[in-house]
Amino acid sequence: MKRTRYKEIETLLKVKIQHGVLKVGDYLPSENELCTNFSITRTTVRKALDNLLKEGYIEKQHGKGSLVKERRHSLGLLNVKGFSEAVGMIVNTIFLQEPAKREWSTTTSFRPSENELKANNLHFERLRCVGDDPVMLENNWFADLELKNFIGQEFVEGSFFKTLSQRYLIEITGSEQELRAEYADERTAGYLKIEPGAPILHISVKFHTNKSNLNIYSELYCNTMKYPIGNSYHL
Amino acid sequence: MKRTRYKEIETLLKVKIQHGVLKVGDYLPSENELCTNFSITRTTVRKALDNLLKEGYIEKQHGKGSLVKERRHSLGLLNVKGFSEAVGMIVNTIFLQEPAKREWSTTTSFRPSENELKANNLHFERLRCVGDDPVMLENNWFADLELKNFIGQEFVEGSFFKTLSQRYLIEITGSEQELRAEYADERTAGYLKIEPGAPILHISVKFHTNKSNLNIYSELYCNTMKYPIGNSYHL
DNA sequence: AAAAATAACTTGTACGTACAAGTGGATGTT
DNA sequence: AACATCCACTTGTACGTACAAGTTATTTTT
Repeated sequence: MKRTRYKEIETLLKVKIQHGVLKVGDYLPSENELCTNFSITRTTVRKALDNLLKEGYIEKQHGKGSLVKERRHSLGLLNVKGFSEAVGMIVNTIFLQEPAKREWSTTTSFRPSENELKANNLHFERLRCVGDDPVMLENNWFADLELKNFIGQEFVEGSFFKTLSQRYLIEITGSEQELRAEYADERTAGYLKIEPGAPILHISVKFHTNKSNLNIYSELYCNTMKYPIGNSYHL
Repeated sequence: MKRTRYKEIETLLKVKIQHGVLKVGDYLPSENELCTNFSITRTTVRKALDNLLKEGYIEKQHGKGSLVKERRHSLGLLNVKGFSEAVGMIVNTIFLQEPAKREWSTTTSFRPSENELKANNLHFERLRCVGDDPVMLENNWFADLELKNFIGQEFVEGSFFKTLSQRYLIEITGSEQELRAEYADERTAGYLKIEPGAPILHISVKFHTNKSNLNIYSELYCNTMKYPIGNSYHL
């Protein structure tokens, strides 16, 4: 991934927030202070802050400053971030199917392109739990393009997206989603420990990446009884 | 609402896209062309394009240009925009309860602040249909602060948010959402024309506005069988 | 004919400047 | 004591410039 000045400051501040150096309610240094501290211009500082705003880390107040925001504790609706970043609780992950070459699923909401269908396909399935409670059944498909040694390797910090970013320089640039409330089928209900026929939230996602050939297709089945899916948006 | 140069161009381009003057796949004029056409700097043009990108109207290609994007036809998940803007189909709206002063609901996921609870509360309930199909039952609550003559007036173009913007200069600045799959209760099922107990998507939203006292609390119940809820996100 | 360099476009990053506008405390006036 | 003004801070908008970097067609070289 290309390194830029604004990304540097963005991640630097993000890490400080994540590690509690900057606590909820704290004001960040003013834009001018950040300018002098890091020897950059306000344009660049503001670009970094804009991104933090977009991701819900901070809140801006005209005339006052930028302060660290409370991020919601419910499972964040995965706009770009992965599951593990979005949750403020201990997440356990169980692989039901390890990454391997498999056929493209015929049941995804978003249809892969011709090129993707021609290529080999990688797939894996995981069960995500909060503590001991299974809350989400996750299936991922994507075309096998230049991802050397993907199969068999451990994920970086257990995160698929961190693995893509750090090992293959692949970044998520956007997503499309479709949400449905459905009856749980038997298999899904079994893994999520609910009765078959109970309502579950079905999320279909197509993630776009900086490699224009590569998209990631995810089908998520969530038990929202205990842990509703949440997200937030800021101008 | 304060008028700014970038907002001018943003809405101008948005209208052209919405009215089909700029079609899906068309390239917008280059940033430099927009600069000269509207006598503004590239900084301002880029700010406008950034907003269009964020709202999913366009897609940017480094070295090539910005082109109009296909917006998904499913009901857009209302991040900031209202229902009627987000749907590419004919939407009919039936008021089940006209706007009036009513008690705060006790069942909202997001709890109003003390100040809001002390104030009078306005409420209305609508049934949103695509053609003849009812797809969403919508309840809205908000504190009655300085909203003169809200009751009894027609909405601007049938849109609650447009009414807030144009008549009261109130703009949505962000939102928090919680999503749940639930069993439909009898009343909801009746209006949505589904069997009681069928799975429905329950969306709780707290909209933030530029008036710090004013938030809008919405509870949406969606029949996602025919029309899944969709949204998209772009970096 | 194929490959490499070039030129002319595009968007992306970053610099610097100026003033508008919101906030809150200090200061002065009534 | 209450109110108005001012000042020093903050973020918001908009100007202008420069160069990096991706894309594409043309030209030159091999």
